Amino acid sequence: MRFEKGHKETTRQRIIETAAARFRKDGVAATGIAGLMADAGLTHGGFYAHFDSKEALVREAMAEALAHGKSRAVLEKSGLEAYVRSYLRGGHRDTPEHGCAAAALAPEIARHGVATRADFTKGLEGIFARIAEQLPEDIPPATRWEVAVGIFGVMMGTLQLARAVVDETLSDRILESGIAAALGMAAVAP
Amino acid sequence: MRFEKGHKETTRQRIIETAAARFRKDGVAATGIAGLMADAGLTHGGFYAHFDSKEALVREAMAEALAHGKSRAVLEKSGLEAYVRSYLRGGHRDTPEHGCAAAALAPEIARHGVATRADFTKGLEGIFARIAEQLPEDIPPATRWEVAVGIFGVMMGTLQLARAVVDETLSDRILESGIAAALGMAAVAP
DNA sequence: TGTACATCAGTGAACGCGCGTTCACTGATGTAC
DNA sequence: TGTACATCAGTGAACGCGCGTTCACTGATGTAC
Repeated sequence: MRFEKGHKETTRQRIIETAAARFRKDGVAATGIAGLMADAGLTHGGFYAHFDSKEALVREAMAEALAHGKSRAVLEKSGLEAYVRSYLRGGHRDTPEHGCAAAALAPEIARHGVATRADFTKGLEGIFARIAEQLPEDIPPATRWEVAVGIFGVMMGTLQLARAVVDETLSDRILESGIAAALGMAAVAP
Repeated sequence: MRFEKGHKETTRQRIIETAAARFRKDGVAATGIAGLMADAGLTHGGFYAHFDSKEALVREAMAEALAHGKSRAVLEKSGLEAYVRSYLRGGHRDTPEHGCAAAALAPEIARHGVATRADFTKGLEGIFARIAEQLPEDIPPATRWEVAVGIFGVMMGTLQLARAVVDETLSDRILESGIAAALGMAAVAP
């Protein structure tokens, strides 16, 4: 064969990673196959040897981004507070292409078909479970999941607001508000 | 003249309202001028007699949707708890075209130019201020803005998550979690 | 009162362009003899 | 060892289509004489 064993799989993975970055940076609808493939160092014609459709790639790229983000490692290694502070940093706000896929794409995903949304749901449930696991022990089991959802909701929401706003000082204050809110929710309710 | 006085202004307003709905439902990038104008009962050629560009319409439609939403009336007339519960209803989740523009479009707006984002920023600041105003009196002035941002962040974030997810039971639980989180933040911190 | 003309909101063909997708082809390598 | 052939990841032209935008035109009305 022309290429060494595993070459195609390597290329496929490269396309997925390139797509995961482009989708988060520019949005799914605004990202074309041709530009995407050029980013990966290929021409557009080869795309369909790897994926059935653009939508199939969307699913793979999203699942990849949700499951193996940097955030996950921080949460599992350094705990909830470090996770919240790392997520709501200016660095994360300013580099959506390497950041949280949910924050970058949630409303757009909501407009896609069930298959794509099912993959997204799976990724989200993983995130909720991991946050719930890292909650302080004195939060009762019955409310841990609910608290985890609230924490992720406020993190994602405030990150998006911080990204959309024009004034940097305002943006920083939004991030601070998000941190305070998320950490406040992690503390035991009065 | 061919049309009665004020006719053009009426048409312009109709285009803005149609656009505000379509953008929230399908996203800005996925909405074309021709389809939009057809929705408003017109042909696409007339569009540029009303607006300089698609982007100009985006700004107007967004400002309109942010400033005059139903949510605002609920907040000002019925208070914060009613606002939170009304925002995180299944009805709002299922009809983005008539709902919160921030929840439907925040990540996409973040990718637009400064002019569009400046208009969005103005709308957001209004929302933050109105929430801060409705907070319980025992929340100290120094933290009211911060709490308001956190509340709106968790509302917007959980609404988006509830929309993206496939399982309706899960979606309902996310909404409930958002309500609990938002109301918890409105209570005085321990 | 009747006619000619100016107005201008809206029409629809056309522009160049990029989209997602298809497909006949290329050409470097591994394998068969 | 040398030659002929099969493999197949990647190429690039082409498909129909919709995009944002432009522009010469239409035609119902108000105004001027």
